[in-house]
Amino acid sequence: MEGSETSGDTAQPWQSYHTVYTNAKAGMEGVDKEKVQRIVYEMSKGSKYFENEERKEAFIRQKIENLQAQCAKLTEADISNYQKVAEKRMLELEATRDLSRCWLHVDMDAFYAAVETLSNPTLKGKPMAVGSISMISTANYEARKFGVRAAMPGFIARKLCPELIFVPTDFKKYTYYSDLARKVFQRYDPNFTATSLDEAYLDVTEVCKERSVTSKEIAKELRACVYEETGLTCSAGVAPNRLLAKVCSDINKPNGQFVLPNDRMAVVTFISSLPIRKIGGIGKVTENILRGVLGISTCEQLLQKGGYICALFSQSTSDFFLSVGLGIGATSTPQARLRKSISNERTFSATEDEAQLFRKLEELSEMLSVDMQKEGLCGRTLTLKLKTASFEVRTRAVTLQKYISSRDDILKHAVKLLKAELPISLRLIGLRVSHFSEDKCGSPSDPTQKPITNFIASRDPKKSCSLLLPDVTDNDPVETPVDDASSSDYNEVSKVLGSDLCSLGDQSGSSSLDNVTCMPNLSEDEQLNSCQDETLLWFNDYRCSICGIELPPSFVEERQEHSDFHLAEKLQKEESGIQPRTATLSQRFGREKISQHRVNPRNRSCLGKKVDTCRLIIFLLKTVKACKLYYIILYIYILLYSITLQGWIFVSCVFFLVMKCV
DNA sequence: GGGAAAACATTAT
DNA sequence: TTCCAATAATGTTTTCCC
Repeated sequence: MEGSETSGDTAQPWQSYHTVYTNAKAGMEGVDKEKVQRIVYEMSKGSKYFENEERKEAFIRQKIENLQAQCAKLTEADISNYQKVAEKRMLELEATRDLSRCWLHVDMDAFYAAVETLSNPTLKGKPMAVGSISMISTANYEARKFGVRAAMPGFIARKLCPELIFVPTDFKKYTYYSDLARKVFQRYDPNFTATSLDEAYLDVTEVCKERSVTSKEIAKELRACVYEETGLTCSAGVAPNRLLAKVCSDINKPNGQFVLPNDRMAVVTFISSLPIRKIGGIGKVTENILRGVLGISTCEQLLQKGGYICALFSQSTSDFFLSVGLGIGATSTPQARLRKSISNERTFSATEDEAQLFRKLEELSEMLSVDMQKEGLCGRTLTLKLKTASFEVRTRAVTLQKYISSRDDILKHAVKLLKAELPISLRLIGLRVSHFSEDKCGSPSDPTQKPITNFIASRDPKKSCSLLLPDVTDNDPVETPVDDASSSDYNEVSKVLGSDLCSLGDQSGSSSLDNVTCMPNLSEDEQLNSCQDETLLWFNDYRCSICGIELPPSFVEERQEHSDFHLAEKLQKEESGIQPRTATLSQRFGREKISQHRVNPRNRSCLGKKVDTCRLIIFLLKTVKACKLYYIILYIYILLYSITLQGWIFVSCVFFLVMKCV
């Protein structure tokens, strides 16, 4: 960022292009920043990523302008009033200052890179980065001299340093060395807090007292022990609170330490000239906003502009800014925090192929379910994260009445969320589950399930209606028990996913709609009632649950056609429905709350048309599959005639049904 | 109007 | 020639629903 804000010069456009990795990091002091910035700009310019970054920057500029306007509206009286509020708050915060503790923040130096060098000493002295051509996790100090650093895409790093060696990440290795280091930390503070594999906070107050040594000596000894046990170097910062200790550990990196005495004057002097960006929690955006709106770049200025800060920001935000200005931070050992969410996401080459997208979703559901079951977690909020081909990030969430953790439950709800966004071209899909149950739920069975629903949810293909039925096991007063549309949705997806999705419920290899010979405990009428308007089942292995037609299992092709016929019929009902898609969504999702992406009303009709077209294509494809070739020829013939009519879809569907009946 | 949920943004490693 | 991650937490704003 340094000095670059002053230039609006179009001859040097790279000066206004900032990323997290154009900011200086330890070991990058001698780097030709201008050259790095120019190369990063040249490599990025014109890309979709770049365009999205520009959009985001424009958004931040707008935010700054809005805050400036808000500032301009403040009267003298307002300002004086807010100044009083700020002063009062500063006094209150000052009263909470605690200089009795000694906190030590320890940070392993270029951790992943150092571990890799340890296991492969030939890398020593060579510029090396851990990560891939798409993203770098850590760069060693040799690479940093070229401007290469963490969070930088590998292809840009290679341009900056053509001889850069890439090493893939190996978390097993890092976890092993991290555990070794943590054993050392434990000797100094049994309740230390690890914030990542390579960082930890230790309260060394007691150990200093017990051994009558200074915190400086403790830090030195700890670093020596870590080196002895792991062969890796680390840096340490010692200060009266965690916020300051973190800042201090960065000062003499690598393999160094910095101690800030437990003295108010020392703290205030230290913090006053510190750039706000050095503070954990103040990133690129906050820095830009504070500088753009209030001209703040050092912590001292946070206090000087306290009145404006209280006027513009929420209480929690202004409290944070004021305590930073005072050098006040947390001094108590944080409670062991319980995990609040679990997620996974994958980036891939952008695609709008729905089958591919659903396959990705299926893989993610599987992975997430495995992770959740490993940790015995069940959650009731599922969030789908999408990154479009143009790098726009969207999230769509649903909160259920029932806690879920199984792959099928996750997939079922994720599919609904994704379907509402189609058609879409994506480069990333992610799934997150939150709102965990307080009870561990390792057992796959749900004690709240009623016997019948339990039976239906069973994965045994011999007993189960399985995946093709909507999950009535939600046992949910909010969700509608069984919803025709949702079942049809799920069938559509089953078709799209093909055998992958169906394999769990269908190990016989027969058609997806043909795999069910179930509900032995119910009478046929009961079965018919419960399955009316639902997915097709073959009762007693020969009778269709929807129309009652009898077809023995050996009539494989005929049964497939029959299944497709009902499916097409269902689709036709959907297609000829007069409600717009936005209205049908609430029906589809029962009474679950689904927040829709806010669509610009101007684009809504356009989107609707696209969706309609897409659905028409699906319908046609299914029709083609369901018909013999001679039907198709006749179908196209009639279609060409009927296309001139307004209701041609309807006419086509009627024709199709007539042909099937014939 | 207020609380809950959803959507979005920011930050850190 | 083209290429920009994964995971988790938290805060703010917007939307929904009673």
